Amino acid sequence: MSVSLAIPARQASMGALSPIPWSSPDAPAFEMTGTVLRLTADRRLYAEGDEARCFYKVVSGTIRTCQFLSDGRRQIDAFHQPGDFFGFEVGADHRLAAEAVTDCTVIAYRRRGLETMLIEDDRLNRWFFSHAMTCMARAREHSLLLGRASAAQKVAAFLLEMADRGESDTAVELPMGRQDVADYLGLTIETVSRTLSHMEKDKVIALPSPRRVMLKDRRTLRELNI
Amino acid sequence: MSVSLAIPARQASMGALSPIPWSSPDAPAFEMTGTVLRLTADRRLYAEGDEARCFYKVVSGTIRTCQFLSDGRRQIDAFHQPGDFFGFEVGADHRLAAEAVTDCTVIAYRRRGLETMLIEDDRLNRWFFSHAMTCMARAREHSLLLGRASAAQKVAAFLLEMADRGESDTAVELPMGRQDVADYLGLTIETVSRTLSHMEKDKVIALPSPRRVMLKDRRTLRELNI
DNA sequence: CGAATACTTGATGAGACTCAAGCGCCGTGG
DNA sequence: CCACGGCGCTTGAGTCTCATCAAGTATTCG
Repeated sequence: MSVSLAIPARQASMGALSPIPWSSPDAPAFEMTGTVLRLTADRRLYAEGDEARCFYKVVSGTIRTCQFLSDGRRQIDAFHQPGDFFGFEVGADHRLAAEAVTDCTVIAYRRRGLETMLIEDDRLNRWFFSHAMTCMARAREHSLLLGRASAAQKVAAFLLEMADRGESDTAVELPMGRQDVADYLGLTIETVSRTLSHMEKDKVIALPSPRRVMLKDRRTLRELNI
Repeated sequence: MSVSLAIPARQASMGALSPIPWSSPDAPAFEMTGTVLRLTADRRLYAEGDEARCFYKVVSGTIRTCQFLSDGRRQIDAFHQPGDFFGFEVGADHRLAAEAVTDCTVIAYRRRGLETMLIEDDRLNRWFFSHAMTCMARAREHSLLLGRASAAQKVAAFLLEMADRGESDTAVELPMGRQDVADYLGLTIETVSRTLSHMEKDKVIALPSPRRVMLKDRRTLRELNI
């Protein structure tokens, strides 16, 4: 199977611009300096097995974390959007690669710095702990989707997830192409395309353009849920 | 689809025997009193949605944590064996049900107690944090298996996992029946059975009895890896 | 011995993958 | 302005894997 995206092997440009404070609506308010990075679409931020010196927060754009299977297929674990954290590890190394889906801005935080802060700041500690547990719950959801859902269920769940995260309830702007969707859902690009076409024929969605999906019948989409 | 195991709806008998200290090879040495519970096979310890007042450690036997899908199927998230912790949640409720696969002894620890201890004991805190992250990594592995592996790959991975956890490298004693294996791997009972039979014909394994698997050719099993 | 349970085996079919074209959009260059 | 590719996406035909339905065997237990 082919992965359609040509990904340069070299590192993304690590242009250090300015340290900025870290804040998030649900994260405890505290100060930690990070480095702003800009990535062009399809740039790799780090690979599987790279030393996990930093973790990251998305400022703009979409990042995918993924792993490559021995047979050449690719599994996308998650799409990270503005405000999301990713790349935090227990072990020394990154278990997943991270790549830019679109042009992105991310902030890199030193992991060492965090670890000392966790000891000092109890609320921060709790927040990270609960963040880890939430990630785990999401991983379980995803595993259920991957393992047990039909193609239609997968695509429906994906659309609803993207709609939840987007601005509008009915108009979903997909930042990623069909191959990324397929690799996220454990399907082929053809099956994703066919399923979307089928949904459009059934007037469950409309597809004014490939990347633009209008949810016409949320109810039916939700009923497809596992 | 049917779930073959008849599970009584009522709670397992919560016979409080004696508070015992909690220790684990990799867990930091500290004292926390728990309550010993004995469960007979197929007893439910808690259901999805039950308030998560306790978390647990397996002393003997095997516990499965699982969730039930709207169409009646069941997804087993994990099998927990002696020494394993399970049932720890961020939110108020258990997201998965826990049931005894075999007759079991488990220790129940109050969650409240833990939370105060986490604040006081830094090492304990770290241990739990890393435990959560490890669980997440495992959830990802499992999701890869469920989503991308063939039936043969799933069964091979399962056998190797069970062998790793058991005493012997070559003789695996399965505590669970075929339906549990199927629900863990996202397969049907027939496919599991057929795959095992096929592996036996190929002399990759031997099946002196349904629950006893001899790994004859680990290499081939490992090559089936995703 | 009979019945229930657990497991195995066989036949068939549905759903998703593979391979192969075909379409449509966009940027480039004549 | 239009021809030409390239790329992303769609569509079609054939194949394969695994689920489903349906028996059949083995083991245990009353």
